[in-house]
Amino acid sequence: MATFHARPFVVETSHHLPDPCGLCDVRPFSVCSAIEDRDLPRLAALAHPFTVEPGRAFITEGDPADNFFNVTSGTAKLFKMLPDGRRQITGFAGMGHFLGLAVSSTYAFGAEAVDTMRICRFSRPRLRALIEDFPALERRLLEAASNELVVAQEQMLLLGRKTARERLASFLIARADGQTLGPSGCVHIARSGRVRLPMTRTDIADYLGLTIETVSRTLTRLRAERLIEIPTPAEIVLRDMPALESLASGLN
Amino acid sequence: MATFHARPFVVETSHHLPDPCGLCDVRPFSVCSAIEDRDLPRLAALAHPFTVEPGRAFITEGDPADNFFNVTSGTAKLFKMLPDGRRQITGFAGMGHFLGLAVSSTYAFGAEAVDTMRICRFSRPRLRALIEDFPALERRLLEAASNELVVAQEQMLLLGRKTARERLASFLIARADGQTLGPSGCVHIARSGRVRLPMTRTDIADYLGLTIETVSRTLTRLRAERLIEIPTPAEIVLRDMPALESLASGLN
DNA sequence: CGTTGTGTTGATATTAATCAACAAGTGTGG
DNA sequence: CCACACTTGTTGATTAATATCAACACAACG
Repeated sequence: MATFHARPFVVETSHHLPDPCGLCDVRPFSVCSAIEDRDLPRLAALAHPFTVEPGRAFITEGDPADNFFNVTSGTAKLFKMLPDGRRQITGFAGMGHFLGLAVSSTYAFGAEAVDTMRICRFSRPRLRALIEDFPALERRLLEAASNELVVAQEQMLLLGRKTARERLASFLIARADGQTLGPSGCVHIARSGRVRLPMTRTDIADYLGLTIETVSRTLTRLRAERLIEIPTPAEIVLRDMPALESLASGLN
Repeated sequence: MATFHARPFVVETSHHLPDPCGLCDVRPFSVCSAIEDRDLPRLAALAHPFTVEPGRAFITEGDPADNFFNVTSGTAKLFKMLPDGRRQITGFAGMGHFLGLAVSSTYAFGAEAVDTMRICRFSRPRLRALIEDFPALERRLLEAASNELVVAQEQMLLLGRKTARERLASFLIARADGQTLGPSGCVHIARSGRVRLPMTRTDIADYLGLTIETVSRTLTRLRAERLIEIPTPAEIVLRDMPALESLASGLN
């Protein structure tokens, strides 16, 4: 069971905390208990929450990077494009995820909602002042960025060295682990044998560096071998977790 | 000319500053002018500088992550392995690069010196205190991590979607730009037409997700097409930069 | 002067991409 | 309610890119 955090912790949500924004479904920042409840209204005043419908883009690669974002619900796909249309999805950003941190005048990637999302927007120029005001934030951001880096390196291993079967197995297990790039510090949500896939086959292919045909065929083959079941295209049951894990880690 | 930083800046070295450690060749931290010169001795006391010979590993994937590191000279390769020996080099770390930041009990990658290196080692348990003492450090680390993330995403695009030719062209241009993962905040070193390759073909292959044979053949072909010259295996001259750039960006 | 490590080149195999057809589901309008 | 288009996913046949297997060239080194 892969776990890459020393001290797993859970991001607090409005499920058990008062909504600080009054507009936003969850805390605008996933800072664990680093920010005191009494500070939340002040923070919330700086957050500009908004909704994004499925399929709608909210960050365009190459546009001026004026804002940074915190996902409060739903899932986004992050991607980079080549001029001829080839696309690489670099990750899926879920609740608690930060976007647009890099010191750069333009966004290095695009972002599009997979399902309905709630997002808090913050002014990049004011980010510095925001951090001065909430020192705990900087620590949180550093942790998030460091952990994302680990995930990115794992994905490089997948893209550079794993076979199609291994990629799909890795993908399914990561989804089962809730490691979909949810709150970056938040890992080890109980593993489930049932994986929901809100994204299309095209998205999965662009994430794994494959074609949709190869994704489809590989899933079919994994089903034939009784490693998974596919009740609906958007839902997959992991039947033989040990086999999938050894596949994902490059054995066999 | 690709540049992804809003405000390029240069890491200061002992070339024009006194050696703070007395042991270490350059400032133990690449913090620009964030840390005052008078604070350097205090910082240097916490740095444990050491030398690593070429080919020697100084971080082992999976080992307890007790230290974090700052490269002061030389180049390291960072990599992840699969049990059967497949290897993915996730990056090359040069002067100013930070290693081992992620909140995790074990290192998620291995690191090995490409050429002779000088490295400062810092105790991870004391990192928190160190940051309290040098608040500028946290900002610097966040910037470095954010920018590395951008580089990592670019590499995912390369590994997932580019052809062998495009990968080599991207690699050569990045090296020419000095974007080899030197000081993460430090980009835009003057581009040279002459690229030094301190690493072996095996390293290049493992970095680009190819085999050594494909790397060799592709370089030979680029030479036949007059895009590059190969005076020695470790040195490549970029003859047709526009063509290489359009190749690297996925045109043609 | 052989040995070893590194890089190149050639012949062949294999994986995944491409091209193509079809099936299933969804929504629309008649 | 049912044609109809349209989207998404699956499956089959073939191709193309890269990996694999193998031989050889060359330099560094003992």
